[in-house]
Amino acid sequence: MIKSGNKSSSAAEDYLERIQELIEAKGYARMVDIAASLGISQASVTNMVKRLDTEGFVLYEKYRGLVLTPEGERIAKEIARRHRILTDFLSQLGVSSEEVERDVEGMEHHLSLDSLEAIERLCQQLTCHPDLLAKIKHGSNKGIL
Amino acid sequence: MIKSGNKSSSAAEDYLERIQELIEAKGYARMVDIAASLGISQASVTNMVKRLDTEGFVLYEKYRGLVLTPEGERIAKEIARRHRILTDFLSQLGVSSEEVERDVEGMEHHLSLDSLEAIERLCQQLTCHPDLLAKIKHGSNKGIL
DNA sequence: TAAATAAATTAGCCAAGGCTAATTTATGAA
DNA sequence: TTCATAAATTAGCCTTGGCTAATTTATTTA
Ligand SMILES: [Mn+2]
Ligand SMILES: [Mn+2]
Ligand SMILES: [Mn+2]
Ligand SMILES: [Mn+2]
Repeated sequence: MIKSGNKSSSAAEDYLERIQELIEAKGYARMVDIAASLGISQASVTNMVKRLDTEGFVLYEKYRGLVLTPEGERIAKEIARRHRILTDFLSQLGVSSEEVERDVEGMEHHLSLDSLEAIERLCQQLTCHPDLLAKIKHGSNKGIL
Repeated sequence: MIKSGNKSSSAAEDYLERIQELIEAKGYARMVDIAASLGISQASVTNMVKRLDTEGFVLYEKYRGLVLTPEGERIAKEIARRHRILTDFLSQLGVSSEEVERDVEGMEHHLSLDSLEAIERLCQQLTCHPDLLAKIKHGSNKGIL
């Protein structure tokens, strides 16, 4: 789903993003950690990691662990950026954090660079126009006084 | 992927949306039309239409055609609304219509009602603030004077 | 260091959603 | 009404991305 270089599916992008997060947080990403973090079985993780290896996104040795390749890291960082921008966007609009999380997790795989950066610039503008945001959020607060 | 009532996959939603469009445009939706419109094989359409029937979204009789059930129509209209709102949104931001089309086709299945309606209100506000839009679009026109 | 536990892998399964090729049914033209 | 063509269906295949259960390897603990 990402532009230049090799193509990666939504699922692959989620794996790469999460693997990168785990490595940043703890220095490594074990199968068991990836599985727990994504809420899927270890067996499924083993399968996908094998595929990510054959596709050149990770280096993987049986029972020995895995690391991201430069290409894998590039995609991980790109998808993390999409995640950040979209999270910021929907949060600014006043959507609850649970919904933001669900929506972003799906949407992040379906945006062109142009759309993403337009939304990024929009967020920037919205930041200096709290009046606009107030009006937008108002509609979601019908029942709250 | 849609809230109340029965759940439908992204693919099912795309089929229902397109079936509805064909019915509106021509009064009927044949397998061959659906296939051409979605760019997939007739065989795949037959399979999916069977599933949409067993799941209660269309009424289908072999060799005789199909119609949407009320539930199928509800989902078709809901996804069409998402399509409209997101198309309007990205278009306002100055994204090219080809990219808008691709992005929307993917994103429309991954938005909560809250997010959708927040974006709808945002579009409304942006309409009365062309100055903001100008600044946002500016970034995408770096090379154009 | 040997046994117990944790982590990882394998085998075999499933559903979704595509495809092509072959067949069947419907339909329009002669 | 018959035949040619168009539309639809069936059969059989594939990939993706899940799952569980069983097994194997690594690690920890006694
Ligand atoms: Mn995601
Ligand atoms: Mn994400
Ligand atoms: Mn779609
Ligand atoms: Mn659509």
